[in-house]
Formats: sequence, structure tokens, C-alpha cells
Amino acid sequence: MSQRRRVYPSAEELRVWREFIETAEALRAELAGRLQEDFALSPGDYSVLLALSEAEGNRLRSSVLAAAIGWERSRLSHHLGRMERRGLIRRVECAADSRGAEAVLTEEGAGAFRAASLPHLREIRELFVDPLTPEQIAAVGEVATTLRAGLERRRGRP
Amino acid sequence: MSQRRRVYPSAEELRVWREFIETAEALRAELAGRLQEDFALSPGDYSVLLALSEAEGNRLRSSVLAAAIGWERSRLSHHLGRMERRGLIRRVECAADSRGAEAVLTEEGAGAFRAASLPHLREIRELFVDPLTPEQIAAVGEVATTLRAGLERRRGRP
DNA sequence: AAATTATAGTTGACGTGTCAATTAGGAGGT
DNA sequence: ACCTCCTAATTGACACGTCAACTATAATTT
Repeated sequence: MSQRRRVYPSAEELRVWREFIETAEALRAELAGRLQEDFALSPGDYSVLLALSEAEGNRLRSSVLAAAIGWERSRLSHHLGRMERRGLIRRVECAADSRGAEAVLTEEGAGAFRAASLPHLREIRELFVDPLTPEQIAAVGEVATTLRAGLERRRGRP
Repeated sequence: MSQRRRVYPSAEELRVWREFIETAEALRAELAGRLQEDFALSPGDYSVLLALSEAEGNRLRSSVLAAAIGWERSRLSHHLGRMERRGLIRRVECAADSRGAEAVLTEEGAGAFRAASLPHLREIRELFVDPLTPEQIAAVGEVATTLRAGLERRRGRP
């Protein structure tokens, strides 16, 4: 006996889905707006600056940086170009491998990150951590893990 | 006695925050990829086509459409331009108000939406509804509502 | 009616992201 | 040494989004 199964989400499920996606997007946008207005940094800038700040000598090979923040190389290349124009980073060619390029944090880039970092963390607390109970945060963590696992499972057999 | 309070998120809270944002983004990207590959539609296209499909006479004033899907007028204008080039919609000037423009679904646009609609809903079920328990879905709904409320509260006093 | 103000929509500049093509240098086999 | 293949990074074309400036028409005020 095969069990009968709904194929399409119910109205309520669809509502939650939309809430979920739109809320995540709204939070992302709010954070991005603050970062931009207060420190003239985009979220992309922030990711790059964070990774470089934590790196040995404030410098990383392009491909290593891309892997660290989960970006495609091409995306990073475009972005580094824009950041270089603004003086946040420099590009120097790699000593060991002359194909390579290293991104190096400038003084200006380091300063921008130092200024933005703690306020940014405080924003995350105010917007995400504070409004939720510890149980809710734990539940969100589990939901995210479950959804990711579902995604991965499909990557195998699209 | 004022209570001592952590100002910055803990490592675990930060992890959940990132999981949350990244998972939402990954789901969005997966849905978008399917829509694009199978039906040559972007999520923006889909939103516009959905709104027009549900509208009286398959047509809407530009500003009404923008409000319906929560977009800025300028964004919609650019997007309608691209959709018009591809033959998914037409723009006609508004009879009552000669400043206005109406977006009208073309046959092709209607067909594209019909083709994409149910598969898209099925994707949502497979990626979001199926992996979660009903309790988890309810919890996500509450979390989203809570976070939104927090966002709104700040809009008042930024 | 004329002047002012508000609204509808478009446009251009620019940041951002993806994809496909390209350039250039390393690595391994013969 | 030479050929082939792999990898690093950049580039160009294009879709998408925001912001500010602009055009044109409607609505309101005086």
C-alpha cells in the first residue's frame, strides 16, 4: 500500500517558507546597510578584511582567500580589483609561484576592519541573538543543519 | 542592581547566525538555479509573472506591481525592461493616468509561468518542507516573526 | 489660471555576481 | 627539450540592485 502524499506545500508551509527567506534577506540587508553607512564597507569587503586580518602576515594567496570565504575565484578577482582601487588591499605577485597573486591588507584596510568589527558583532547580537531565546537559537541551528544536509543529498543526484 | 550582559555574541551564537544566513542563501540559490536551468526564469521574473498571473486581466500598474512584490519602482522598471526585451511582458500606457504604465502578461510570459509554477512549488516542498518536522516548521515561523518584529522596532529609532 | 508641490516612471552610474573565454605559468611523461 | 595537461588568476559580457537625477503629468494652493 503506497501512502498518499501531498506534492505541493500547503498555504501555511508556503507562508513560513517566504517568511524564512525574506527575514534572512531583511537581516542581511540591515546589517549591510549599517556597515555601509557607518564604515563604507560592503559585506563582501568585510569578509575579505576579516580573512586577511586573521591571516599570517595579513596576506593570503588569492585562491586560498577564495576558499576561506567560499567564493569563486572570478568573484574574488573582481572584488579585489574594487578593493584595491579604494586602497583597502594591495596585490603583490607570489614569490613561490609566479602565476599566483597575494592579497595584502593595507594600513587603511586594517583600520577599516578594526573600526567595523565590534560594532558589526554588536549588530548581530541585537538583531539575531537578543530577540531569540537560547532554545530558539538552538532550534535554528538544527534546522539549518538539517536543511543543508538535504541540499547536499541532492547535489549528488540532481 | 543592573544585570551584567554580554555585548558580543558567543562563538556558538555566531556559528548559528552564519548557518542561518548561509543556509537561507544556499536554498535561495538552489531554487534560482533550477528555475533558471529548467525554465530560463530568474526569481525576479517569477515574482513578476506570479503577480501578473493573479491580477485582473493579467495586467497591473507599475506602482501597484512594485508594491505587490515589495520592490522599489526603479528596480521594477529595470527588470520590466529586461523582461520586455525577452517577450515575457508588454508595457502599455495607462488610460486613466498618462504618467502611468501598465505591465501586461504576454502569451509567452503566461506560458512560462504555467510551466514553471508547479515544479517550483515541488522544489520548495522537497528542499524546505520535507526535511523538517511540522514542529520545526512552526518554530521557524515563530523565529522569523520574532526577528522581523525586532527589525521593525529598530526602524523607528535607528 | 498660475505657481507650487507631489507622484509615476525612466534613466545612468556604479557595485555586485556568474559564466565562459583567455593568459600565463607549473608539472609530468616521453 | 618538448608536448600535454592542470592550475592561478584575470577579463569581458551580461544580469541584477541601489541611488540619485531627471521627465512628465497630476493635484493642490494661492
